[in-house]
Amino acid sequence: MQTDPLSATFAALADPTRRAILARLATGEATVTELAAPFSMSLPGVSKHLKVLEVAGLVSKDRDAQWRRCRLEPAPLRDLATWLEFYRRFLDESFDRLDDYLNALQQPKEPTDDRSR
Amino acid sequence: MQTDPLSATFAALADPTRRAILARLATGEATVTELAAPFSMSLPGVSKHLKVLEVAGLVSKDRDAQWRRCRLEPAPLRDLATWLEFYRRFLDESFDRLDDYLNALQQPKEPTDDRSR
DNA sequence: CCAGCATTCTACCGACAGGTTAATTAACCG
DNA sequence: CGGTTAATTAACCTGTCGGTAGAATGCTGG
Repeated sequence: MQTDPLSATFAALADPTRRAILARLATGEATVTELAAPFSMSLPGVSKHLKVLEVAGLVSKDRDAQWRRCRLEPAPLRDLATWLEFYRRFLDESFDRLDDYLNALQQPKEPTDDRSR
Repeated sequence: MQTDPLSATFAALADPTRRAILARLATGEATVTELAAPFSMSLPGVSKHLKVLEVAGLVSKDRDAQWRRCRLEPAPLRDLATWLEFYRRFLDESFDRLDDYLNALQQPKEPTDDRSR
């Protein structure tokens, strides 16, 4: 894995188990065993996934007696939104051209990929 | 790599080389050698990265004589934006609570260095 | 102090990612 | 046809990932 934070964030999100954990944490804090409950996976396995999320800064843990309360951290997701914002114009443009594209999709030949405007 | 499309998208984006390729393609089409030029990496290496992006649906290629014109495809990035939209409320909420959070940040915790307002 | 619970650490495994070089395909041009 | 260019495929190496099992750590409550 790379060392840059954005790569760590993307890599952490490239796993459905970890995304499910995040989705659960978006509804509120939870302990490790609570988070592990929905999965047919050993507890150390879930703990490893949490570690990945933690290293990526997506999740933080507070010690509470023998429990760890896991919490979703917003910063990396905001950085991701910022990264995605760079492509916003492109996405909107291609969205506007979607109708034209679909209309021109009659023959499987050269579609209107002309960006000369 | 998982088989679900979102995981493939995240995994494809979890590499700075591939993100740089995408950023380049956001400015317009390019051939493989053009894309490879900025990197100190062998051509097959770049070709492999492109293959990952292509399998994830982020890039498509058109044959043009002996060249392949690579093009950025918007659909996966839009799916990513949709996924991120789910966390929008959480991000906005925690953004609103940021001041309170920073005030309560007496204990030596990792400062969420988001000073973006 | 001891028993028990929550969690992590260590060690290990198979599979895959990321990179290389060498060989191959495919198209152009003379 | 033969040579050149563009790009991929093949084979290989190394490191990391996702998962397991088992031991260790740390806290709580009697």
